[in-house]
Amino acid sequence: MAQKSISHERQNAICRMIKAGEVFDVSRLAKKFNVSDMTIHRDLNKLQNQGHITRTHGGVMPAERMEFEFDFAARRSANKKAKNAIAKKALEFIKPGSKIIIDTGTTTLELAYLLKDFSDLTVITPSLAVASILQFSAGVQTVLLGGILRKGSPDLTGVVAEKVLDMFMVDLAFQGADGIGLNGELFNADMRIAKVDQKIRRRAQKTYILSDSSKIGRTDLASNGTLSEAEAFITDSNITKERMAELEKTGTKIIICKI
Amino acid sequence: MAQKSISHERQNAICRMIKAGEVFDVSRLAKKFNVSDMTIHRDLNKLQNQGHITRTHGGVMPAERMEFEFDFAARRSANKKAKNAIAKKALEFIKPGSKIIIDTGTTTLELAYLLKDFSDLTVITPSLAVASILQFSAGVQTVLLGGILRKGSPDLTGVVAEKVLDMFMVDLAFQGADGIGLNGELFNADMRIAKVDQKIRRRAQKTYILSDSSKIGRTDLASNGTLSEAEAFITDSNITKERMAELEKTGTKIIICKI
DNA sequence: ATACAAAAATAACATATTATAACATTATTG
DNA sequence: CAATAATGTTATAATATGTTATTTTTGTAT
Repeated sequence: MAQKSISHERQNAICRMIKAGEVFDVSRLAKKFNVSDMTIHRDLNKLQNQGHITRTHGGVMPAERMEFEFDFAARRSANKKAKNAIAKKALEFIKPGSKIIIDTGTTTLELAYLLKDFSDLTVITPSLAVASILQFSAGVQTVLLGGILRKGSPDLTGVVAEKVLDMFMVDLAFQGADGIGLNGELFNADMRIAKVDQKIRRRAQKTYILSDSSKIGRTDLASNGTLSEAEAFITDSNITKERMAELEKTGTKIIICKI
Repeated sequence: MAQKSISHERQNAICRMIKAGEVFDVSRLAKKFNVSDMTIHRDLNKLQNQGHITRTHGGVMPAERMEFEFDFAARRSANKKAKNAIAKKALEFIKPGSKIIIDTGTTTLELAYLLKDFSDLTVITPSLAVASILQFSAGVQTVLLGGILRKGSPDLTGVVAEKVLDMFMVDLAFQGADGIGLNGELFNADMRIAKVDQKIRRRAQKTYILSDSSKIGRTDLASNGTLSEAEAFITDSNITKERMAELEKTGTKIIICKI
């Protein structure tokens, strides 16, 4: 076998140069090393086969680290401040050792960010967004519900998700809502999510509904139940007194947090 | 804007510029990169297909989306060419309308890339990597198994994953192996994956084992069964005649693809 | 609304560029 | 000096780009 042959040296050099971020085309490299284009092609193919670089028609790039992106249509996340305050309040109810469900939604996503540094926690979630936030948290074990991955949506739904929920019983669940009627009715923009939301409440000892006050008095496509099924409703201090009174008629405990 | 750029570089640059909020029309971009309008149209269509931008008549906008990254320790994958050839061979067995399972592994990941443009297909997978590749494919419905998300690993395993598998019965399954003994024994580097692999074979009418020839004659931590349980074993032409003869003694159909 | 003109996007084809395959040639090694 | 690997040469294939004609969208005036 050839020992440190010239070709091997050249390939290493090419590899280093490319990884250093320099942009080359084949003929430039050929001139630089004083060999034919074909030789460079062969070098690049070898390096690619070894997984060091990625070739494109007319170019070379360093092989990207394997990372997988899930892109999702971003719902305009308004009221960030309120959502963050609500999440902070919700955090108070979580004790070390808890098993919890974090549902889909932007408010619950805020809660996930706060859980990153938590220790000794098991989180079950239908949201890939939540899972991606918690994937590296040393103290948090994440269980992803299975299910159908809808295009442009970061949530797992369907029969599978519901069946998987049946396998668990948790201490606490945190869920949002796209709308909350003045009679306490909870709404989702998506029917499939509504079904999962219902199920989640049945698999948790206590459910907290997290929603900023702007959602109150709004309805949406799918009703999934009422506030009275929940342990409490956490919202921000922009809620009007009238609406608060209305909602309290339903017997729901309402927790207000200042923003 | 002086010289011509490599297509891939140009597309990346365009994508970055648009995401940076700069608004461009096609002819401006064409001038900037010194290419024809048509080329820019093609670039933009490609970027739109990948879900990075949104085109409007006469303009371009950044796609409003959240990106969630799942980062995993990047095993750099060797023998890319062999893996790709094997995946292409496997593709021949998939018919429109099929329901299939794509297991974890780098060879099966190659197969996932080839399935992107397939129409009318249902893919069930325990691999977030596979799911991320197929998330935008119009013709492919993706079902993610649930389960525990291990840190630094893109695969869902555990009781949940196994239970979810029980909910399905598919036409075909494609799985890799970290090692294949000369007696046909199949090995995984991870015990949890081994269990899921076993289960997968039971939920598919036919299972194809995909593995480049370098894995033959190697063992690893966990045995998960034997080749004889599979419909066929697809590998590359670098397999030696002796080893092929050995493996054929097990009664396994071996499909060789040239690289 | 309807018709029309202007702008933009697409389709179809032609051209140019880049990559691969097959074979010939040259080094290199044991 | 044979055997093997590396390189070069040429022909062919694949891909990207450019050009032009046609269709779609958009805006405007009727």
